[in-house]
Amino acid sequence: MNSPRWLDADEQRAWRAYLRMQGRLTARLNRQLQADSGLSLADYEVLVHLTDRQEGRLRPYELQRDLQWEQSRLSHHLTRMQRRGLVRREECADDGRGAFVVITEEGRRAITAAAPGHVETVRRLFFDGLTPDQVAALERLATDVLGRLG
Amino acid sequence: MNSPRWLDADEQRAWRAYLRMQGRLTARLNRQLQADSGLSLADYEVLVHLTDRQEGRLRPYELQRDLQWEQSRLSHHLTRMQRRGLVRREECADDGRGAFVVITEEGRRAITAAAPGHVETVRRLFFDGLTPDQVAALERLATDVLGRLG
DNA sequence: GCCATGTAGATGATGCGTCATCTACTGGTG
DNA sequence: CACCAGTAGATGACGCATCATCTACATGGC
Repeated sequence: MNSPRWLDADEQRAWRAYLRMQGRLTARLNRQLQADSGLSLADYEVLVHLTDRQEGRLRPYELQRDLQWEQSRLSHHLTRMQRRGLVRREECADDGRGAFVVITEEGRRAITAAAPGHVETVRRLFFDGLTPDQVAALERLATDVLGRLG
Repeated sequence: MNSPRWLDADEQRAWRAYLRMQGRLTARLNRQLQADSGLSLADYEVLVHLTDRQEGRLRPYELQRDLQWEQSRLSHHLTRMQRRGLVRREECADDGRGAFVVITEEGRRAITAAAPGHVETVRRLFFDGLTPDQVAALERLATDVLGRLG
């Protein structure tokens, strides 16, 4: 690890600003969601993906692929959500190893109640005040970086 | 919370891409740092701020202000870092309530060893492949959003 | 000097994230 | 059919983040 290429002044500033924004924004979104609906950002993501399929059910490995979560994180998270009654597990007939995660009525109620406030908060804290160009540039940047993350 | 203003298609895509990049990038950086040096991103930030002052010591409230962390998070984190020998607490003569956090020799050694690999990883995963314009746009965007976060 | 209010910091409980590891089933090759 | 590599998923241990709460000292008004 000899002679690392340090960040130049512009990069340094951009990186610090990004880290700071990221941390504060995530914290704010999490707090709003938690306070107003009792859901975490993670719960929200899971429920969104479940409601995206009309069946309201998915195999855990599909959820994992879509969310890009660690497998054990997902498993633990589903256990906690199951304990709170937001989802339920079902056996999978086709594959004896597998399972289904199914959103419950309570889960549907929770996300339906949470969504408007959450979207409003994302808009207010993030998108309001950004120009369409900035939004496009962000998508581009995020996509570029994602590409390099493999 | 009636008639929320939903995100349009562009915003939706940008938001999803941002969330995804954010999650994956953080995970990768954390894993590299953890694997190569036994430090977490959080440890790293704390040590950077301590080494920024030539004394290597700060009042916890200063650290809190700089890092924008919850007070109790900082306190717990310092306790863990102290247990691992990276920092040490000292009493503050001027203010009987207060304390100092001081980086130890071991803390200095840890961050000195960790920094090159971490910077290299940030560069490789994030900055390589971004144009100077993109870097400038990111800083601008992050600063704008931070402004609105209050 | 005494009290009220504010500030610095620590702590316990609880949910989250990661790593290492385990079980159980599948599917292909001999 | 027997075997074995691979895949689906769960679990225990442990460090991290947040909330509520607590102690102790500081400071300004009376």
